[in-house]
Amino acid sequence: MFQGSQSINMDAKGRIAIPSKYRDLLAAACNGRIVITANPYERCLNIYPEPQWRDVSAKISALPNSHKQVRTLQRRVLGNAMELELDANGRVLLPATLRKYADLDKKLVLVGLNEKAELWSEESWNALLDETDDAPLPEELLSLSL
Amino acid sequence: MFQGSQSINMDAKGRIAIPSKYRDLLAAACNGRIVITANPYERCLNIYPEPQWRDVSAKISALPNSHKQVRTLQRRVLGNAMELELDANGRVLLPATLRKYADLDKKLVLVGLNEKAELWSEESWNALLDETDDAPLPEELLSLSL
DNA sequence: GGTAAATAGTGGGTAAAAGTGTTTTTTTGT
DNA sequence: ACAAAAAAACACTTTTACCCACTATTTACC
Repeated sequence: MFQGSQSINMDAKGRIAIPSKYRDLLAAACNGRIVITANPYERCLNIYPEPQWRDVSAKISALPNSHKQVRTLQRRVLGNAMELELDANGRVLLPATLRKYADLDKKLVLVGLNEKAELWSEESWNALLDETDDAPLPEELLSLSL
Repeated sequence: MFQGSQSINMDAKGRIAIPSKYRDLLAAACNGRIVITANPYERCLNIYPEPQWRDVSAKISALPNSHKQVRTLQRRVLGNAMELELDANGRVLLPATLRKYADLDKKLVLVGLNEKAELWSEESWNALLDETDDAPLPEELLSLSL
């Protein structure tokens, strides 16, 4: 579904234009109805087509919430989820609370990860790409060959 | 599949001509559909014929993403992957985000590594060739004989 | 080795699409 | 009912994809 990264601009009203290559796909998959919410691990936003969101949402709701960490995850993800619809020009208005959560200003990067997309501030995204992690690699990565 | 290195030029619009010796191979292997993405370890790009990419993609998607390092790898590799098709003149347009990631300007080097190819800026590639590394060799290299 | 022909590589131009900003209308709250 | 804010509609600007034409390089043949 989503693939590749591309930079996009947010206008003064907090709107972003969804890249045209996704518009047809989204129209087919969910009538242009997407759900956007906080990514609980990093300060970015997750974007799902409405049907995918229902699966994710159900999975998270089903977690046993006696653990504090589970409750926190539920609050961040479910509590920030907003359903949005593309306007006639293929734009969506990002809610102010989410803009603040992910620290978004004018320059953003939309990152496609198959079933979902992530929305980052350009600054944070570049920081991620620059990051060099000296921690030992987990077993799974050591044996990986690309 | 890919072998040997050769220098190629990027034009003002960010297009590169795929060397003719690969065109027939690519047409046969994947109808000219290739996937290009970030190399997560060095600042260069990886180029795969579409079928090979599917294997790599599946491997990376399957990694447990509770590790931060895995998420970062997934974002860099999957999040930057773009499927491209050769145009009528055997060229592809490199997406702006990838050009920036690998710091590409006019002069590039395409390096064939069998199942994939790497694309470097000429400058970075030459720096790599000049590099001398005094670190101890890993086990796999100690037992190697060329 | 030289010449000609074919193939590879390069550089724009243009029409269509995508993106962006502004105006107008509608809604909501006081 | 009026003012403010939000949403929708509209109009303009920029970018991109596709096409065509030219130049350079390689290959083949004499």
